[in-house]
Amino acid sequence: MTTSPFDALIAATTTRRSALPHEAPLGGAWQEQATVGGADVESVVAGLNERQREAVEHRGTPLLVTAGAGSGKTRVLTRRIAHLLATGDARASEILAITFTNKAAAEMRERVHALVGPEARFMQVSTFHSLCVRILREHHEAAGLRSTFSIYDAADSARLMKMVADEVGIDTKRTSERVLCNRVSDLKNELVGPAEYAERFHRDPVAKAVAEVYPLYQRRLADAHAVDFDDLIMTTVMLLRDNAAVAEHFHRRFRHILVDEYQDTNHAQYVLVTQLVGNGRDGVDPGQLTVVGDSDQSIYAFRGATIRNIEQFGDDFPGAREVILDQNYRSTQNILSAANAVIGSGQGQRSKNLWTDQGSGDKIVVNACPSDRAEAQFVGREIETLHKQGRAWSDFAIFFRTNAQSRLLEEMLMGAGMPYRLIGGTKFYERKEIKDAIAYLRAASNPDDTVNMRRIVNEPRRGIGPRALGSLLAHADTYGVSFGVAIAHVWAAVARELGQDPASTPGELAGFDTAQPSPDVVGLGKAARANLHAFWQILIDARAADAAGRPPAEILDSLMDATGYLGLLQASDDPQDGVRAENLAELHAVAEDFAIAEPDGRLADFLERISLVADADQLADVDDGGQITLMTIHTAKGLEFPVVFVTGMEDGTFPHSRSLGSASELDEERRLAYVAITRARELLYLTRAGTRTQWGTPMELPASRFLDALPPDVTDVRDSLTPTERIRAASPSYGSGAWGGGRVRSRGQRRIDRNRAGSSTPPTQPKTLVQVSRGDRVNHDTFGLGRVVETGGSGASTWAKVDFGDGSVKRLLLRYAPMEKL
DNA sequence: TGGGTGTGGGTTTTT
DNA sequence: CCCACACCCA
Repeated sequence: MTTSPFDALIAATTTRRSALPHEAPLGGAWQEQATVGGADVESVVAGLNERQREAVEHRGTPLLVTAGAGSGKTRVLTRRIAHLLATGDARASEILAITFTNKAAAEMRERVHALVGPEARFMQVSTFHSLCVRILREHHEAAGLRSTFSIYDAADSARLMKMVADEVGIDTKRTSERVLCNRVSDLKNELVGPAEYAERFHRDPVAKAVAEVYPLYQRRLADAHAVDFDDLIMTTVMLLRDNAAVAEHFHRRFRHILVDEYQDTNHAQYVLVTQLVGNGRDGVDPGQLTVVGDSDQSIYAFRGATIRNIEQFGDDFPGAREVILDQNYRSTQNILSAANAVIGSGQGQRSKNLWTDQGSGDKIVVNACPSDRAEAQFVGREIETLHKQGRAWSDFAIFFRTNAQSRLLEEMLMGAGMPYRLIGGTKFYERKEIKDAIAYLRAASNPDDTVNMRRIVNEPRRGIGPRALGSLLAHADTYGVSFGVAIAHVWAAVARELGQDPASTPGELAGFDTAQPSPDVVGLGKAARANLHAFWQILIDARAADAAGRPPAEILDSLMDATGYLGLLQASDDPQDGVRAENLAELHAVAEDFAIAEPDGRLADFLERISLVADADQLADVDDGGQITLMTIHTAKGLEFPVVFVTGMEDGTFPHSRSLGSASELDEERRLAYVAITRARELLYLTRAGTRTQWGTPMELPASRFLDALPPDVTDVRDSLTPTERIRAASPSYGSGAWGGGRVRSRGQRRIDRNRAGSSTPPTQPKTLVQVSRGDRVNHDTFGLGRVVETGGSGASTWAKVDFGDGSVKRLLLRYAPMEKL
């Protein structure tokens, strides 16, 4: 019974095990056995510097490799694995390597394969999340899950959270489901369960709401046989904690555990790593742990990542050895000096000392452009010039802080006819038609998946409005069944009316025990009942096809056909719908690719695969025959390009406005800048725009503080000021009068009047505060609606006490408060 | 029930 | 600016 790829893998490695000649204990005596699977020990360490070699050859104690950007981190990891295999110190099946993206995992597998040959495929190389899915599917009973549990992405979670908030009467206008989801996510990353959180004392109204919503949210997930992203980790931790036999199984199985990007691990992931390594108390010696990371590249604190894990590694794993790699093989010295300076200007950062022996190279080009449009054009012109000088399109990368910035750049490239690819942005799997199609597959795979069932029950329209929905929900509530099973009950009742016997359909397909009589749903119209019957029959047919071993692509096709979803798109005159149909064809192609990669893969396996894809993974499957790459800095991490443009170097864009009020968040932005700079191999451009259009309104933004940190001798400043700034510098009194008084955006930035922007009399006031006085009504990004009860202070330290209801009165600095006057 | 219109809210970054 | 939702009408 090998249904999951994981099972298949285990079966394969077991066979392999007995076939291997050396059923030997680990140890140095096997060093002589120089070749296993095609690699010899010397070639594996060839070309490494002394420190890298040390990290590759180390044995026995836990190992921390502190690897600066471009210092050969991936090289060390892959060579270390190859070395373990080549020396016979480990078999491939005993190796577990954990990365953050599927792309990184694929790359690692590929590189090890190139070094050691086919044996590489017996290694387990996974992301944290896919590893956990596999563990949970393999041990779903011990984890209290059904084998076909659904995995909810952020959008699904938000939908469910909205239902839960509505149910307990929390106003999602005041506290959005997004905020609630984030708070719950934070708790899960800290391994704080709903019961534990509810016991705590909560003063803050948001925390109170979270305490109320969290248990019910978990309850609803369990009812739907679903887990969210954070549950994947937390549930696995609980499983390994509470189930010694399962834990021991993995201790025996994984003797070498290697973790990439360790600075990005959160608390839950850290605990998972310690659990996988083991403590020897179950009679299995702890596994050998290797972690690789760079605390200066920690850019996921907002997601719970903590550099504590890398900083305390020595305390967590006594006797650990640290190897520091700081020789850079990627960039010129000028680029490294810039990176060192930017990271060194931070508050909490240790000074950085990346170095290279490759020479200083070209200077870093810094340019201030009048507007975001002009900035895009500048980038375009530079690329064109360099391309004419012989650089390939694929040499170029353009980075930005937020996805919203990409549109203008795309327009420019498209207009100029330059080939490009955009990574991320409006993600494929977030498109409505794709989410709908996947919701159908999920609903077929898991009849109790309420979120997805509700999504599609009236999509395309089949006359199930709020009233019919209410009847179904009431039925589900009364009989303690899921929303899907309520529909199944309608299906059974209608079938009986038609003279058919529901019991002739097996319960696994119908979603409930058809041998038992089922209650009918009251309050539905005749048409609604007929439509629900047809709807459920379509899902039953899909389940039957899956059970019969039909490939996911075929199931997808029949669902899109039978529901009329595809037909409606094709019949529509809206050109948008044509694109949607094409996107569905694209999803079909994904499913076919899957069938080729996993011929025995069933629907649940396909869903598992597509639930865990990330933006960065797109990079792997694009055959780039020469395109400029556009992406956010976050997705650029781990990559390198000969020529890099970092755009939007403005305070408020990068660093992002939401980080300006907090030193720790500013430090994270600084590390992000460090990551951006260190992606460049030869040429680096840092550009900014004097005005940037946000939400359709041009905003004036000052130069990024990160530009100030650059050493003058490594930069080639084309323009340091925008034309507007130059005029202002020449006549200080110019335009200093009070201006405007409209809605002040949450950034302390000035809004520019549409009619005046670009005219000869632009506004110049650098910053205005929200003007509020007692009794004013305000809206705060986090706390919601409130009323000002007191004000005080002056200038930059003007504050207001605001009553947000729920008995919470907050004292806020107007300069930073993300708040507007109503 | 569905479709149309108006309003209000929202964007960091992602597995 | 764009989307989701609420409310209103047919």
